Amino acid sequence: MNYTRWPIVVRMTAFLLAQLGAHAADRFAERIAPLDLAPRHVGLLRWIAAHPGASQREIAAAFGVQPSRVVVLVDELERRDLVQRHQDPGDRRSRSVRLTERGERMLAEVGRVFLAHQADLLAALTEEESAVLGELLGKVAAARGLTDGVHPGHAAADSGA
Amino acid sequence: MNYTRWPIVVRMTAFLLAQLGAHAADRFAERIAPLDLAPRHVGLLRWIAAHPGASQREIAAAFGVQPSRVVVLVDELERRDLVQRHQDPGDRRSRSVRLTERGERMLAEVGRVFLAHQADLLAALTEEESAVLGELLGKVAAARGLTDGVHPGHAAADSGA
DNA sequence: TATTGTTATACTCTATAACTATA
DNA sequence: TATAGTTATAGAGTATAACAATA
Repeated sequence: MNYTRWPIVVRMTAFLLAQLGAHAADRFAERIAPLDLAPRHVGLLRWIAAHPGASQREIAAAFGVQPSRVVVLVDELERRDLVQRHQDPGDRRSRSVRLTERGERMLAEVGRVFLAHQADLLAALTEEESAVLGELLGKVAAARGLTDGVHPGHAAADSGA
Repeated sequence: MNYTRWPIVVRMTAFLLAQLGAHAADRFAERIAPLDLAPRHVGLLRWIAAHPGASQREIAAAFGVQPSRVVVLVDELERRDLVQRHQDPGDRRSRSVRLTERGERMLAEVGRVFLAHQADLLAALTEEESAVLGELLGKVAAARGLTDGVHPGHAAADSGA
């Protein structure tokens, strides 16, 4: 079952990581799909909750994406009444974004879903092993500059505040 | 730097996993891009090497994708002269696929690139920590049915042989 | 003239359906 | 008629470029 012809002498940890990461992301996506959300929405929702009233430009900068991408994402969240755009009285070009009541409740619900997801995902590990795994992953992530951010592809690292 | 309002009391290991997995996949993709390959090609190349002469139908079944998808992927590899299609004399509808000389050499090169990639990725860990990480990930992957396979999205698990 | 947000357009990857040739 | 492979078509997601309103 182990199709070789590959330096499989060493453990293919980097591959396992990519494989399991994709698996985790897929399973999480399945769990939030009934909430009418995709993973990319969760990252944005979390960030907006932590930076209430940020402008779309600021969001784009924080996530390292084009402003036009933010328009689409905020559109999707606003259509679901999870965030709301407000005119900035100081600069009428700018639109500040913040969570609605419904957005707050949704974020809480997503948090519960995430915990269930994580419990399932790591069910094979003991409490202690889970802690060790978390620590090792945290170490690697920090060394690679992925501190508190969001997925590459979906976003970039937290740029402060 | 840790934007909360989330049950961050527990470590978000599942998130770290998805984040790091995407990061690992992206970095690997960058490394093989100069070889004119994408990650999806590597999984296929490896599988074909381990199952020489398999038909496209068998490939599709092993990877859990539509036959039309296999056509495209094998086209891409054949255009690079890494694999070759052959008429099955027994059933002239069927096309058996196998690596070319060039494909063999490419696979070896990809293996070297992978090892360099992995070394970089896990540079923050000691030898022993790397081993522990590999073991824990292997445990989780096995429990989740991701034995020796390839990425979800790109493919499915090895179906034997 | 520069900047914020928006809209329009195109490109990549993938999935589905229709088609050809064998069996 | 069923099956292996192929081609055609359409969809999701993202990136780039052109644009309108405001500064």
